[in-house]
Amino acid sequence: MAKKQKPNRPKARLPRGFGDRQSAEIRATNQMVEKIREVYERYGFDPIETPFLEFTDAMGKFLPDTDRPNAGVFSLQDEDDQWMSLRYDLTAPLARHVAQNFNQIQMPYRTYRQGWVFRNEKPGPGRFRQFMQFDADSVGAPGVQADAEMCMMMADTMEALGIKRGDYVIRVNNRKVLDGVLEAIGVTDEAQKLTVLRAIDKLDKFGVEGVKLLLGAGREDESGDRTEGAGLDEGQVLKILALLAMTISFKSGPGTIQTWKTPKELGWIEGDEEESVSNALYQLATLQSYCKDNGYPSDCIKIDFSCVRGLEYYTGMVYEAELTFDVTNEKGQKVQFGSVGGGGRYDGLVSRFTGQPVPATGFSIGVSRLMTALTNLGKLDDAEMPGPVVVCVMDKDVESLAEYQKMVQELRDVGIRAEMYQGNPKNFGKQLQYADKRNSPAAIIQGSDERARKVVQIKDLVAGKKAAAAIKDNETWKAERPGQFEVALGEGKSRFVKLIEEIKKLIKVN
RNA sequence: GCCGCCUUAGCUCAGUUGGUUAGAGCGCUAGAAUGUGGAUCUAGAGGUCCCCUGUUCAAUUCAGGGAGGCGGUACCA
Repeated sequence: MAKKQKPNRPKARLPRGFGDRQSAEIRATNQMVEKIREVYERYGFDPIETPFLEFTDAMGKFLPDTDRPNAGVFSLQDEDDQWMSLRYDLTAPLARHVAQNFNQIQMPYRTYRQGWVFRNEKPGPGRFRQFMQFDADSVGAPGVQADAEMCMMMADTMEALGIKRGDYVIRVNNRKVLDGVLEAIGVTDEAQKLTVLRAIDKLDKFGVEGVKLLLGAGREDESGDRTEGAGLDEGQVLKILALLAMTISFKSGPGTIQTWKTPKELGWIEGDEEESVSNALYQLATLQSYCKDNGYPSDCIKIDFSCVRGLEYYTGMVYEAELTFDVTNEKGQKVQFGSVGGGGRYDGLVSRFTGQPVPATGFSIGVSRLMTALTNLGKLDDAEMPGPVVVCVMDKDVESLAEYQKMVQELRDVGIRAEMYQGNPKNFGKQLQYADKRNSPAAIIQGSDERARKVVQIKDLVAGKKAAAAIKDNETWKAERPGQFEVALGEGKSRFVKLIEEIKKLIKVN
């Protein structure tokens, strides 16, 4: 006999990097988002929203040589053959929005936005192909105060989310410092410069030794994969490492940089340094001064020359929020987690559209990634929400069912989650089992006996569970009915008043 | 993209030096117990052993290829 042919059904599965979200996760996300929103609102930012799809060229992913601009973004073609892409961040759409509404917008334009973004790339720990970001930006704000404000707001946000000071650090840098120093030590080739910057960015990940290898000959990872280095000579490598070890700070007001030595003072160059380098240093020092004076010490908002960030569009200040404790996954493995948020100054982004220079600064919190970290750490409030009060179905005649439904509605009217059992009511035990699994605080029982006596049984499921812990045999268990008590009903319209009172009391206690 | 590890029941995982009927725990369903959650006992359902090709009398097991998962690394707006 031939094998029974199974119908060719589609496999229930998801594309990698995407995931369904359970109610506990959604509630936790909503809580996080609400906390972030409160901080941004308090700083005087207003919400705006842009759509998921943008024209690909508006987002800066225009790749004329490829058929599909799919490198890193999800793209599709409209009926008129124009390429559109799912947004890969919230900054590029904001720039588009500002350019498009330039004349109506009051600068400085302080806005925030939250939502899903999409990246067509390999997912990793805490990295998804659909994830949530929460951004804040000041457009038309040229001063270093705007950058300082961003850093302070980032710190406030971390703390609002329950991450204590010391468990995170905001690292700040000015890209022009690195640019100037690289120039001074003779790294002028653009490609090599990029490799060097990427190597520097890896300091927190691989440590000094790792960066040394990446700046020089190259590095092998633990799986044996090799990364080509920047090919600098030993003198250049040492100079960069010296830079990374430096700190700058103020002692007494703007103007005095204490421990920073310029390339010239270090003897790396003959003439005067680029003005841009000293400007950049001055900005950093000013930022740190602002932050310090407002209660954010230099180990909280920290100048760090190894902070590089996106190479393409940041034009000056860059900042990054990082967790300082280890993150492990559900298997207990320690995981390379990376930053949970970052941003910087992008003075060129709006002028892509308008031709007019528009200074802007902003940052983005990786909500999804931060949530993964907090979940793995058990710092997230993922306690199951209490289920609904379940009104059990004992009698199936129309009149009784209407009475059960009435109880449910009255509970709902006073704001208590409640439902009538909607499964097969044949087996009564199933109904209580259902209530138990839904994490219900209580079940309400009214059979013909209770009906005749004008009472209901309330079963306090939480107290019952506790009381029952000692009971071993089922006979006693059934006889004692742990957690259960009787309530007399009144008459007429207000007959459920007492019942509702009792349920309220019970929910409060549990 | 590159490198490593992994894939057997709904879940976590055993196992087969290539052999007839592939197991456990948990979960699920039913019963003991038709008006009482848990614990207990009994029974039951549930498998393309990731897929394809090859070697073989015989492949879940071996070989080659592919897919998916996890981790590392590269890239990252």
